[in-house]
Amino acid sequence: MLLHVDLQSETPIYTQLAHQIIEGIARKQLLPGEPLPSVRSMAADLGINLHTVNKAYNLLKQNGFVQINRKQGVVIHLDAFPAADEQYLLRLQKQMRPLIAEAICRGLTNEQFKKMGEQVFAQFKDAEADGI
Amino acid sequence: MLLHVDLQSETPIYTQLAHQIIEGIARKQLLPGEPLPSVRSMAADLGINLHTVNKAYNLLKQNGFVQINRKQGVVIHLDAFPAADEQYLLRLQKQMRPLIAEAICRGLTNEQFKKMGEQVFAQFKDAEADGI
Amino acid sequence: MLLHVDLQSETPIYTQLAHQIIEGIARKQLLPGEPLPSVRSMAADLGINLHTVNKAYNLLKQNGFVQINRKQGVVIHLDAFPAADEQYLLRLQKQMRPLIAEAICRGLTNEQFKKMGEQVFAQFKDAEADGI
Amino acid sequence: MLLHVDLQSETPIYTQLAHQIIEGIARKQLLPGEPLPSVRSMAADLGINLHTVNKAYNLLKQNGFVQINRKQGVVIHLDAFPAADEQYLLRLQKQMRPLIAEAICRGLTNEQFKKMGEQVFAQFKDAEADGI
DNA sequence: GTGGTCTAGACCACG
DNA sequence: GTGGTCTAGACCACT
Repeated sequence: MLLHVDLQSETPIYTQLAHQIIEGIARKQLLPGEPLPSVRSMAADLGINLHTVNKAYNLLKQNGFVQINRKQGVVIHLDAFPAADEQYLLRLQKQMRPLIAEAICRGLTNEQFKKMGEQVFAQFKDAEADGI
Repeated sequence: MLLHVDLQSETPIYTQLAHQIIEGIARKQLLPGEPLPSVRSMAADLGINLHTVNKAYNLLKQNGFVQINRKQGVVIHLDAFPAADEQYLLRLQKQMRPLIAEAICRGLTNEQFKKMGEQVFAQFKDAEADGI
Repeated sequence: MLLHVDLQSETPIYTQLAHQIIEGIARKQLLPGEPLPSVRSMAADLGINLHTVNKAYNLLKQNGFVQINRKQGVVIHLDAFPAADEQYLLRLQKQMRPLIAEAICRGLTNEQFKKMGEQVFAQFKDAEADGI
Repeated sequence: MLLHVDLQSETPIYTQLAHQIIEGIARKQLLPGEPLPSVRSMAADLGINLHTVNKAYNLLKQNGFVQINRKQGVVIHLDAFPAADEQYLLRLQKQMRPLIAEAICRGLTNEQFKKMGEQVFAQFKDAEADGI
């Protein structure tokens, strides 16, 4: 799986990395147990700082997406990913509110918004089906 | 309209303010032409610095949600809000991707996600209907 | 001659007024000796403050475009307008520099820029010919 | 490249800075990818506050002249500068109108005005050729 | 070390 | 009284 970073972006690089790895998991490009590149090699590949990669990995570990083994290094979490518990749903709702508020201001209907969501969903499912 | 800020939050205060004002517009609590409190009074009300409020107002001005008049202060934009153009839709899609990726990882289905979106949408529409 | 003010504009209202009056002179809509509306009536017409109109008139007087008589009120200057002396040319050059710098950055050629200037010039001359 | 600020000028310091940097780009003293001094060092050099420099940089970023990287600091925009689109040409025309109006009032002909523009253009091109 | 954010306090232009 | 500008000084996130 290829990762890329946008140095101009406002989102911190380590967040970008974490996002992309989560996306990789979502589209089943990264399967449970699969190892991620070492901090060192990924940092070299992307031309970024070791600490940055490390921070991304720790963030993913904290959120239960990866496990960090002494031997194997970082691997995608083997057991179930964190469930969609109440706390998560609340957080998700909180994250969606500003997006939806702006969408409403710009005249988007609920239908249009749902369709947009479906498109994004489809992007992940398509990739999964294709086994890319 | 009551605003509140979470000083502990990771999202900058000025972003929180901008979000809440956009939400107020979305739920029609803030109508076109309606004046917003002066930077000083809002800063005093919220116990924050006037520059922080100023930054939020300028952000909203930049994005076309408010107008800043020479003497009248800041008012909700009179003309149409920025349209849902191609550029915006792309941005929205980009913003939704990490949310949806995580949702998929946590086992949420498209249906569940759509329902969540509908709920948030309903929150705005309800408020609008109630005229709160 | 109809004046209008843009309250949203960054340029102060009094500057907008002065500019429009100078433009009126340039396109010969306002002829030497012609009286301008009283401060009071113009302020009422435009829905702005007396002081603002006053400031615009004083600015014009300072720059030699109008005369302020006790009896007649404000009239377009009877004698020759201020000449294009060295000082003015230097100021003009200073004002043009940032405009031209940005134009160059955006890829405009000297020819395109000159053409743009000619167009604006023509706007004034056309109006003059039409005697609008 | 040497910058200087006129603390007495009516134009805000941050605008002066932005103008000078755009001029530097126009005369090819500042090339794409070239880094600008950090806000702190430039502020120290000019004897002004770092926030003022920051504002200038952000203004330039907004207008697409520079990019702000996470660690690298501020650099001249790598890709093409903003194009001379319709919107820009309208703005330019608006900016030129008061200048030309006054020029006409002062008796400048179209030819003289064009010549003035050419001189300013030449200043930039000369510098470019000299590689100053 | 970089820019981003926030605070505090000041003066000014505008209306 | 409004926002705009500038200063000064602080802490923080990111790299």
